[in-house]
Amino acid sequence: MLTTTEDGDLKTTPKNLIRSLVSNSCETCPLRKLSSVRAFSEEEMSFIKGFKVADQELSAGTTLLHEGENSAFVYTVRSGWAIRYKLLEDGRRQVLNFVLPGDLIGLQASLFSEMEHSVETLTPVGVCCFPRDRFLELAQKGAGLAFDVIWLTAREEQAISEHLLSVGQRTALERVAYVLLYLHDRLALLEKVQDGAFEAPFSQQLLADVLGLSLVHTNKTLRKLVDRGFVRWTQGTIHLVNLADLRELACYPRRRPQRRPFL
Amino acid sequence: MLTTTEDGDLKTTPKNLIRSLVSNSCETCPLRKLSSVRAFSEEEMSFIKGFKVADQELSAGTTLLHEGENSAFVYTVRSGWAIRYKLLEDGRRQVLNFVLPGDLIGLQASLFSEMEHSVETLTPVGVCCFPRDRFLELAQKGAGLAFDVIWLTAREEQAISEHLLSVGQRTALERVAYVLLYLHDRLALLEKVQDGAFEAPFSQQLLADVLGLSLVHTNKTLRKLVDRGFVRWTQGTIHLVNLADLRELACYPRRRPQRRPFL
DNA sequence: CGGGACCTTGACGGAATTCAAACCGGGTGG
DNA sequence: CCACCCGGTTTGAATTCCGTCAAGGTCCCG
Repeated sequence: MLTTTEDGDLKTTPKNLIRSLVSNSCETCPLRKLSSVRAFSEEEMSFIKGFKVADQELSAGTTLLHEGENSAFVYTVRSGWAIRYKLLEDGRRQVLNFVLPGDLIGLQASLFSEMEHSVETLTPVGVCCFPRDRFLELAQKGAGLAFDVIWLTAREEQAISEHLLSVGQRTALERVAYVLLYLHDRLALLEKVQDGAFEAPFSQQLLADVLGLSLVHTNKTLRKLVDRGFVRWTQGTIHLVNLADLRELACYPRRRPQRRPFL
Repeated sequence: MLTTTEDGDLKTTPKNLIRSLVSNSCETCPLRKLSSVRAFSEEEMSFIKGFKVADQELSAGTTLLHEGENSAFVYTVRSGWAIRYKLLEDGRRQVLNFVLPGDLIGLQASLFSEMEHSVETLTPVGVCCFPRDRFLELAQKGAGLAFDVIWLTAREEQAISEHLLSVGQRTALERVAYVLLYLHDRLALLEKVQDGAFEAPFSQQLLADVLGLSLVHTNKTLRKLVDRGFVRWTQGTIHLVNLADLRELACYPRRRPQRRPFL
């Protein structure tokens, strides 16, 4: 349930301060250093640099893409946190997934007539903007980049599938444990986990909308995990103390990290 | 909850009678006639025909792809019903989506090291088999086919997202109404709906695993819809009597049908 | 100092699961 | 042919889980 701050309709993107700058060069992109990201060929690199029309820095709380609307751009996330979510007419909200650096967003608007979900930033977010009408060229420019898109989309589908399993079948306790582990594993690939601890720039209300639980019950369930000594959560930082037992509890075994296998 | 008929582990594909025949020519594929399927160029058609290594007819109840295992093939469904599902260790099962003619399955095994979900047939199913190790060529052979894969994957992600919204936020009554409408709309694109009625070759237990509800509660909720005169369900046929009110009830407005927009 | 956003806890009621039993066809084998 | 079983459906009753309501607490910011 989304607590609508203002009466009635949700805020329609007040176009928070958006600075456009086409400065950041792709070669020095910090994402390229990660072992979970494949290397580009020179040809691909130059294509991407020509394809990109802008870098943007979005402030926290910006609705970047809006359900039901279209978008002239496809975005790639450089830094920061966001969520993808869907709403029911009466305001009930389901968060589909967290958006983190390396993710591709807005593809739906390019493929279909409109977005079927919204994207909102949780922190300041840096994105790279690519014009949707030139998106076609990407596939013509070589199989590698087209496969990157297929790969990213398939991986996203996989993540959402696991969430669906979670919301549909896991108990509240399992669900909370699962989502913390999920974040842990994703952030670990981005090298943002230190000793089981990572930043968590979101409220329990948001977590409740991820889990399909009420805020109150999310809080109480979280408390159980804290009391049992599995988790510490203080000032925006989550610390998973006992990963192995937590995985056991969540029925969520360690996945092998997924890297682009070919090309 | 999956009622395991035999003790312990799930049946490991007893390789039900599988007849291989590379006879069916793609030009006469009944799917090509549908307005929701885009036309192939001659070049694409000949590539696909060379790419396909076999047609198979699977009997009902066959586990085509198994979670955790790999697959040498990517499949395209010509006819019949199947489901994609995930299991928790203790047997709880979440059905992710129905698989219907025109769907692509097994992509995950091609992109990642193994499948993250299983696929099981509900009826006899006809599939076309494509070798995964030649899958790369598809993208090199032109942007059109690569985009078809991206498109199919994105559409699947979208469907699962809507299910996640449903399981996470909708009440039991809304959920049942939603899934019936979802099937109705998908089957309508395949021209398999007549006057609000369509074949439904699955049990209520399976429906429960789709909805994330128990069998008992699924039954009782379904009964409410029947009693209210929205739905009739007899001998494997579902009849939606009052689509408009049902959509209202489910918070599930009519979506515009999604066809490949370009190429 | 007051307001607001977020977290926390208790009490209560309602929704969904579980347990249990009965029913209904279809198939099988005596 | 009938008895039996089996998978699926239906219904009732008891229990548990989770949501809602309500109130108090903390922290930060104006």
